[in-house]
This record gives sequence, structure tokens and C-alpha cells, in this order.
Amino acid sequence: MLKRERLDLIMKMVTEQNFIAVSDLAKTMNVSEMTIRRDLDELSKAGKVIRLHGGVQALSLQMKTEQNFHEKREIHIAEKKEIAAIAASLVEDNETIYVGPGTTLEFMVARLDQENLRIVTNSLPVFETARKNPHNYQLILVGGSYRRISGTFYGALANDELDSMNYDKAFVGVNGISDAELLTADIEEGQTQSIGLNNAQKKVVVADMYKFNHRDFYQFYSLYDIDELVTNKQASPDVLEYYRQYTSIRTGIDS
Amino acid sequence: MLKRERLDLIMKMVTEQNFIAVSDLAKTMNVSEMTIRRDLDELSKAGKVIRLHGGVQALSLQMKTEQNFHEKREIHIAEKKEIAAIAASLVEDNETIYVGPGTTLEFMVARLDQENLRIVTNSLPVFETARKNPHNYQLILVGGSYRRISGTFYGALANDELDSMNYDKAFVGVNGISDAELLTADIEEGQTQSIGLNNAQKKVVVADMYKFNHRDFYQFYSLYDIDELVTNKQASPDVLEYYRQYTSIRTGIDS
DNA sequence: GGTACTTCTAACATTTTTGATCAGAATTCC
DNA sequence: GGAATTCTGATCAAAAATGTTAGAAGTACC
Repeated sequence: MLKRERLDLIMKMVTEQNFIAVSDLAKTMNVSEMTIRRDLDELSKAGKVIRLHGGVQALSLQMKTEQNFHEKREIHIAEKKEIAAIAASLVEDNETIYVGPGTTLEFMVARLDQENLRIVTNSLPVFETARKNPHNYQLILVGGSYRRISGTFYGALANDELDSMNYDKAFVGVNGISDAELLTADIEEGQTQSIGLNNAQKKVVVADMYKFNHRDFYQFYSLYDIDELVTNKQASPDVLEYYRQYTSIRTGIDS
Repeated sequence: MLKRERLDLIMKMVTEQNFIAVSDLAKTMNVSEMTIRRDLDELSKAGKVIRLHGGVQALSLQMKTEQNFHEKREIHIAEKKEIAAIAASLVEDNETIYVGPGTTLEFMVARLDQENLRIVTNSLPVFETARKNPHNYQLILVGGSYRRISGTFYGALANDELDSMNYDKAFVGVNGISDAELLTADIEEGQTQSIGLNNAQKKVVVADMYKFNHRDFYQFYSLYDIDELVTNKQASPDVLEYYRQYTSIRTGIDS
């Protein structure tokens, strides 16, 4: 039985039964539990499954349909889910986090599994996704003027409100990264996000490989001031090597 | 059986049966009672369940208010739509209005047909409805802490934000009207609404006939300070007569 | 109130699960 | 074929989960 077959079978069994124990999987496939654990790590990091003590759980139906919905209109879903899984793992119990707008960050809040989080966001889609997370986290939506295209709140009101709080960690997405510049399409949204970053102890940027060496209109932050850049493991080693001069980069493979 | 699976099953059984004994849970899941107690501690700390001597109880109070909330959406629809239509007609072109939470006000923003409005609200359902209005009005959602039961934003953040703006008109709903008192169920939501009223040139209250002579927990405003009370035409003439001593009342029939 | 009974808490013992590491097996690539 | 890479299984210490007590606290009944 090939590894690929095994992964497929695991996915099939998990989606059918919702919960499965590592021991069951090992028995039905005739491999050691260690192997299953490694498989599950891989599936979990790819954002396809939720790892539990003793076994796995399928993504909730809500999350799945939500993801299918996104899949229809969004690109690079696999990469984004992978990045979302890593970003979600950076959060710790009892933290207050700012989460900016973006599909990747929607996937991230869907996957959060820590205890007692307080989530602050100015993105309506992120807020809606967080609301469906089985953990009933405390949610704070930063209000203000509403931009229909992106579903975000911006402007003086939003900025003041965001600025009145402090965060353990901030997670933001970008449209492009070019040298030390983080770029986005909209001035006001960029400014709002930079406030979220400023008020956070630890500043995290999520960006799939396609964002590197890609420019956009407005430069809203410097990569030098970012603590952690999360991207997917398919990013070219040369690119990663180059950007490591600016900040610490985290991908799927290494720690 | 995985731990998570067990927790899910406990939640399911508790919500179905309202109360379950620790011993029952232990027996049906084939684990020791100590394990169940630890599970219950966890669920209780997460605020999902109420721990009692001998067993657990579902969140009866929340459940009830939530039921009331959903029930509220269902009843007196015709009256609410009638009131909503009148309230919507009070708005004029180019105005900035504050709209509080409530089913009636959802109907109202759906019906708005004026030009160039700016709508401020702290209710997510109202916001969502306004978003679907074919006129692309400027929408400002007042953010803050989120109350899942009612879908509203409240707290210091929301209050500050609301207080920083001025409105041509404010529209709020109530749970009850008794003499000159406007009553609602929740202190914080009441306070937020009173700020919206304070900062409005013209203060409008919408209330169907069933709200008259009905008391509730928190008194958040005085009917003396309200400019216009909108209700449905089936309200008894005696009641209308009585309440006209406090403010101007508008119904479906007369102007 | 007092007694008998049940349930709870806390501490410790036991079992299960995990992640890290390493050596051997399988696979791929030249 | 042989080297390099990837995959797998075994071992083991640490962590997590569970079970087992004994004494404390709560409840019910007289």
C-alpha cells in the first residue's frame, strides 16, 4: 500500500466516521501507529483534518461547506489552508489576537483550537467565520465605515477603536512583498492593519509564495518590524533565503 | 472513544435531556465517573454547561432567552412590518440615522428608499439587512464586544464610537413601555441605545401594541424625551390616548 | 439536629498517547 | 548497480488521560 493510498483512505474514513483513533487506523492499514501519526501530522498541516489526542477529527460540516464555497471563487486554496494551519498553531491559550482581513485568515480562525481566546477583527468575513468556531471565543468586531468589496471596516472610527486595545499577537495578510515592503491595494485598509500590528506584542504576516516579489499600490509596513512571516513550503528556497535577511520565516516543513 | 468525541456526546445529551447524572454519563460512555467529572469541569469552565451536585444541566437561562429571541423573530410579523413602513417613511434624503437592534428595525432598513442615507447601527442583523438594500447606502457598523444571543455589539468600545457621532434621527425598539419608562432586558444594550438617542436630533421609538403596559428589567430612557412613538393601528384607543400625554404617537391610520 | 447515604475533591498510581531519535527498508535518481 | 533520499518501524522518555482511592462536603430522611 502506497503512502498516497493510505492518506486517501485516512481522509475517506475520517470524513465517513468523523472521529477515528490512531490505533484503529494503524490496525486497518497494517502499519505502525507511528506511521499513522506522521500521516496525520501531514494532513493536519495541510489543513485537511483536525488532530486530537488519540486520533483525528474531520473538519466540521460548516467549515467544509464554507471552504467549498471559497474554493469556487478563490485560488491557491491548498496553500492558504496550509499557511492558516501554521498560523493557527502560533496562538496560545488565553491570548488576545488581532486578525486582519483575508481568506487565509478566515481559514485560520476556523481552525483555532486554543482555550479562552479573545479575537479582535475589522473583517466581517473573519468575524462570521470565528462565530462558527465551536469554541465560543470572545469576539470583538471593530466597527466603522464598511467597504462592500472586501467586507472590511475602516476609517477613523475603526482606527481609533483598534488603537484603544493591545494584542498579544497580530495576524495580517498582504497583497505583495517586495524587499522589506509589505504592500496592499487600499490605503485605508493598509493603515488600519498597521495599527493592529503596532499594538501587538508579536507581529505575524501570512503570505503564500505567490506574494513574494509582487508589488502593489500602498506600502503599509516594513518587513523589518515583523516578527514572523508564515508561508507555504513550496516557496522557492532562493526566495526564502533572500527574505530571511529581513525577518524570521516559517513554512510547513521545518519548525 | 476519543476525549473530544466524549465531550461532544455529553453536550448533545445534555442539551437533549436538560439534566443528566454523572453516573448515567459514566455508564453510557464506559468510563469512570472521575473522568466524567473532569470532562464536566472542562465544559463548565468553557461556559457551555452548568455543573450541579450529581450531574449537569444545560444552560437553561441562555437557552430560554435564546428561544425567546428566535420566537420574537416569528411573532407579530404583520404588525412589525406595518410599523416598519411608517418608521421608514419618517426618514428623509441625505440623513444620517442611528438604528438600534430589533426585528422591527430590520424590516425598516429593508424598506428604506430615500437617497443618500448614512446608516449607523450596532446590530449585526440590521447591518446585514441594510447591506442587502438595493440602495448602496453608506453603512457604519458600531463594533465592540459581541452578544451572540441578540447579535448586537455593546460595551465601552461601542458606546464611545456611537457617542462620537451625531444623527439626524435615531430609531430604537423596546421590550416594554410602562408609563413614561422605556424598558429593555439587558442593561448594556439599553445603555448603548440611550447613547444613540441622546445624540439624535429626532428620537423615534418603534413598538407594537403588545409592548404597552409591559414591564421589563431595565429602564433605559424616558418617554418624555422621545419625539415620536410609532405603533400599529390595532392598538387600543384607550392605551393610545393614555400614552399621548407623554409623547406624540403615530399609527397606520392617521398622519 | 443527627445519621446514613451519595457525591465531590484531591492526591497518587496506572495506562495510554505522543514526539524524538535512530537504524533498517524501500524508493528514486543518476 | 550504487548513492541519495524518503519512508517506516522500534524504542523510550515525557506528557496526557484515566482509574483508584480516602477523606471532605453535600443531600435526604427521620
